[in-house]
Amino acid sequence: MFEILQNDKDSRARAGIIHTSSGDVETPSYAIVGTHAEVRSVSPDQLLQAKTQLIIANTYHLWLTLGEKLDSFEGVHARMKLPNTVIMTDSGGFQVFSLGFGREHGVGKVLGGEKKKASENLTRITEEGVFFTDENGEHFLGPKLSMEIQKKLGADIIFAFDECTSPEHDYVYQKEALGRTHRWAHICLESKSKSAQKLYGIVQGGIFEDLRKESAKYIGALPFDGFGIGGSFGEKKMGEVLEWVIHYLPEEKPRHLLGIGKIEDLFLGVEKGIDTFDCVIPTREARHGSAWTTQGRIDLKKGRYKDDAQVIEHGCGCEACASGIPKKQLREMFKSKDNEAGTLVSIHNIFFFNTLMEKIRTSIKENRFNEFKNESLKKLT
RNA sequence: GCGCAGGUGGCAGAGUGGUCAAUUGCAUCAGACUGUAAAUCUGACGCCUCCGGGCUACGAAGGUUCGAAUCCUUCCCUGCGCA
Repeated sequence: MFEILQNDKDSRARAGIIHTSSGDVETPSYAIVGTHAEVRSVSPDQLLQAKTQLIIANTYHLWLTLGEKLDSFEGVHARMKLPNTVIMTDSGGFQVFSLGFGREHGVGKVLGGEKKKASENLTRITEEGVFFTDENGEHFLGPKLSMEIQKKLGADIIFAFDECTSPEHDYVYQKEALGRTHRWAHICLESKSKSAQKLYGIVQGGIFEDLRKESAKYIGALPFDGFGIGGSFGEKKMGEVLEWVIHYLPEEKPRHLLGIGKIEDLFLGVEKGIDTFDCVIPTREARHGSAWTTQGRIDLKKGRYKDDAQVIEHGCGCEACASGIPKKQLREMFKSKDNEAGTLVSIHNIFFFNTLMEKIRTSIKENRFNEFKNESLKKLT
């Protein structure tokens, strides 16, 4: 399934290919998030034009949205009109956090930004799985059901159902949650049908070294097809966590860093031996008015772009930049709530991150990853 | 010229005797967003501040009142209608 083409001489970075029945993914690669089997405001053609090779959809949200229709669901590839693009589905484990303690603690999975107002925890976690509350009542999702749903969704790569914890959880809680995630890992392996779908196990453990190592050792020894590293991080702790963990995850299997990230995170991850990433940043932030460039993020809604006749990034080959749409026009569109702005900037951001990964791959193959990393990080403002 | 309606912070527009430095929206400024309940959310937005508060403000000038953006008088200006 996973073929390593080149190992970097100075780090654990590697360039490779993930082979699936839908096609290949060149790694390192960035999965674009399409939660409801749709990348918000971007069409299939636009995704492909923006060099997308990998997409991740969501089990929890699709399960609830499809309801009864799940049994006759045509599969994520047909639904997305992307028969030859590799698609993953997340298990719903992240929603245990995002709808649960993430809300209660008012935090995201990477501690460092501003805290939000605390709100109601919509989950109830038990040994068997998790009760989620929404406007229609309570829904129980556990490891076995997540596997069944993911089989029906038909992605190429699926994830074990885990408990993603909050960065504010203490050691005792993290340890307890880790136990559940490990027990659920077994259930996922047992429940998975014999199909071409590849199942990734997930390492948890928060920011605690012994828990992370214990988890990586434990999950890494199980017969998963690949591994995800999930859960919470401190913004400055991510490199350390990866360092603790990566050693225990078999070299010959692909490693995915769940829900990450930003430019710096990608270089850090690749350097530590990560093959694939996924993050909402390119698409969500695009809809919120932010475009990514080699220098970092710019907020197109700001007044300083009022008269800016330049494209987002000179030399960018994305649809928006290539057709010469200036920042001032995008700004106007955002100001007038024209949805097309979100589409154009989404395309730009997707293209940007996919291109960045492409350059990272090339640099590894040409044995100059470190050099490329340093020059890229230097450009960030 | 007469009649009517108005003049409120960058704009629009509430408020019509005290709890009003003044609701709200827009604009502006700053920030956030990391396995998407987010095309979203948060904060600032008269001036000064030792962050307790202080000062100047609702077209202008007077006046009534313990107290006025709010009431009265005059003036200036705007819109509509009639000449």
